[in-house]
Amino acid sequence: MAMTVRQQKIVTVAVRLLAERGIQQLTLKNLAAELKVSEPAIYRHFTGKYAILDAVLDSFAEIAQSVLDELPADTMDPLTGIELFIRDRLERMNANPPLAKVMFSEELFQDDPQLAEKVLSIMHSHKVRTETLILRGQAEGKIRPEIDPTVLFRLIFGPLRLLIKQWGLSGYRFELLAEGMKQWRTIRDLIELPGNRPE
Amino acid sequence: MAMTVRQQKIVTVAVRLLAERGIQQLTLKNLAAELKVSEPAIYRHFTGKYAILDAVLDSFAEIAQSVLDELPADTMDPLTGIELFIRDRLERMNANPPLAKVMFSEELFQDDPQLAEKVLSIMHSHKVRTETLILRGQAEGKIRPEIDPTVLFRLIFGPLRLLIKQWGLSGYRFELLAEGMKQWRTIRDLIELPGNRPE
Amino acid sequence: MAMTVRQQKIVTVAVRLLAERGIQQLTLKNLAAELKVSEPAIYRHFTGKYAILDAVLDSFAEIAQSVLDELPADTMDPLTGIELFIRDRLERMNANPPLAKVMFSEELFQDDPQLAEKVLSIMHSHKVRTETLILRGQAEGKIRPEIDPTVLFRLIFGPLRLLIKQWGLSGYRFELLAEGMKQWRTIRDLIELPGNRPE
Amino acid sequence: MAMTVRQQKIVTVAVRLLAERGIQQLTLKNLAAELKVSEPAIYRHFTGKYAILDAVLDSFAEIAQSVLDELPADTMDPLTGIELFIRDRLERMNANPPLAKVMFSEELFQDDPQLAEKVLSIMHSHKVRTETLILRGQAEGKIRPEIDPTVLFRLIFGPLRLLIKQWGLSGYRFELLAEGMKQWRTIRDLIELPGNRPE
DNA sequence: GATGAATGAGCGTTCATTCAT
DNA sequence: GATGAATGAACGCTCATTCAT
Repeated sequence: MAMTVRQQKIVTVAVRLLAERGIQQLTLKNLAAELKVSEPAIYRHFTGKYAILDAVLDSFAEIAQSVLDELPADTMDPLTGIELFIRDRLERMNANPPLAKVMFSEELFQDDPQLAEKVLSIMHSHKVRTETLILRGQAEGKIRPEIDPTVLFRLIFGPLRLLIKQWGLSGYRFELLAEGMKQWRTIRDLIELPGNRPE
Repeated sequence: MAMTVRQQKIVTVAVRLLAERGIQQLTLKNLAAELKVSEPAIYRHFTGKYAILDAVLDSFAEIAQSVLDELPADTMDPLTGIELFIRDRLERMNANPPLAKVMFSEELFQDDPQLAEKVLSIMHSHKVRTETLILRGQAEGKIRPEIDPTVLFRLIFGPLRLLIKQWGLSGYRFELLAEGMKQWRTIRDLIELPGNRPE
Repeated sequence: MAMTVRQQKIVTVAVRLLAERGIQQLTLKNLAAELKVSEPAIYRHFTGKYAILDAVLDSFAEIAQSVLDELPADTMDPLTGIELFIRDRLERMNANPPLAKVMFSEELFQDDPQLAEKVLSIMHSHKVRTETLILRGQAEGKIRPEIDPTVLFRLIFGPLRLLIKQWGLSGYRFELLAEGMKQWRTIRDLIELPGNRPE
Repeated sequence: MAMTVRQQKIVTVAVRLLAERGIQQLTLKNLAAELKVSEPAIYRHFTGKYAILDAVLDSFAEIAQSVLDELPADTMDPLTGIELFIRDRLERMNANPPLAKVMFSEELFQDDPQLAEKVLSIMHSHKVRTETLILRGQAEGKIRPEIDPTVLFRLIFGPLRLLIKQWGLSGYRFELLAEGMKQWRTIRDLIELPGNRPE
């Protein structure tokens, strides 16, 4: 769990390689070259390639959940909660662009059944947490109750994912944060219960 | 352009391998095993692995555009056009599930610059065509005009992509077509200009 | 022995491929492409690659010996005989430049023991015939008798081979025939018995 | 430039394979078998096959030039210089017979344009250096001035090359050094200016 | 005479990993 | 902590050759 500095460095480089050059180029050779050490040196810090990919996924999971964990989930306004989550997401991608190219590429880990399972569980846990917010929003009369929560989830996060992917494919050529928040406000306006925003 | 029967068979198997086992397992050896021929036999039909991947992308492009091409783009009701496109997409995925796992995995082709470029161009052409429909919908007073068309594009296709991805990751465990159309109707109701629906 | 037109054509192309692109590129695929037929078609005319190389060597042997065979070996002036032979050689190379790059590359056939043996026997027979002329020249008082005939052989044909090799490597950029005859005259003057040329 | 012991060993074996079994059998598999390692092991020491062939050529170049470099080119008697060069050449071949089969087989490297170019440049530099000696010999009245220096070059080195080739093809069955020096003396006597040898 | 399709053997190369130092 | 050297397995690909048509 608690990673050494060296391990974190390796994971960071691995994510960058994954993003910039694809899975096929995420080899120990390239990793070692980027880290300016020999290949066997990496085995000091990880038991093998699988362990590195596992740590990469852990870092994704951490990113995905850190905000949600810190929110006072039970009391905070659900729409504000979702907004904070989205903003946090965008800011993290903005600060570490390679993530944008990689984080939603669940297929990349398809090779190993255990890693694929982990990907699913991360996605699932993320979905559960945000759907809780959505459900509470509907219960509290803040989100249109007639929309299926599952659809709502995809309505909120589908465009976000697509936006981030486009940002990555575009070579980070537009302002992710501004565009992302504009898009969120548009969606929020559409799914918010009329009359919710009296203030 | 005009592929032989054997070539089409190879492409089909390649897509399936890509979907089921990932790019790393899309090897000539596995391809040959699936086709029940030796590896060199494949070189009679394609000049190499690159050519196979290229043909796979061509088949994606064809799928993505066939409906849009057949629509009488200028006269048809834009929302109906989008709906037809979405339905066609869902039906094709339903008929060929491996596609669902692969078609939006643009990263898979990142390894080769030419293929990556092709992926971008397919995405772009798809975006241009649907945005044309969106713009006309706004001009004709059928779609909310205050929403940025680019955001509208992501609002429509982001959830669709996410749905298809979930379907693939779930092992095709829900009714893609029903769920997809339900989702589309929800989105349509949100983006449609009030008063457009005379009923 | 008696080759069909098609067989001769194949041998000619084989020699050209050998000269222009080296042994490694003398493949049935390249051969077939040059001949504008499919690969199996070649098996109509030769039993395999070995047979083709064998025929190539036969064509070399034929070239090397044709003049010597036609000379009235016993009566003709030996130095004139050698000169005719050299001139014939130069003219043949001039007329079919690829030969220049290939004909003295005995190593090329090293791969197959039988072909290597054939190369040696061609060289040997050529050596025997010309040494006969040399010996008679010495016996008739026309060539310096104090020089070892074997050395004389290398003195005459070593420079010729080197000249032809340089011509090939230079891309045929000088006048082979003129340069070759000039060189021969120089050598002839050196090995001729003083007093032999009173006329 | 500075090769490791392992690299030199590989080059030596490569030359031997080249000589004994030809370019077609100079495969990594055979190389590895001779070295008693696995094939990938070789990649620790050379980046690939091209690099090995390149090193082989470098070793040829070194052999060809080492003597000429050490000679006090400007002051030494030209004929003695040529003789030293020839003797050195013969001794090196004698000490490392595979060289005899390979060193003049310029065609072997024809497959790769860069290597072919290197072969030419080695030949050229060798020619330039020896022709300098020849020209000085003519200027100093020690070599017949009426003979074209280019012809003289071929007159000296053509027989030498042919001798070495015959030695290799014969399976090293005669005394290369003795035969070579005898041949050189014969040639020297022919090209030396009468009166140069007062003894 | 010729072809399309196929094949076993072999090619140069890269992979993740191990081990002695 | 780190390295140089090595390895078995696998990669994409080309070879000469065969065979049914």
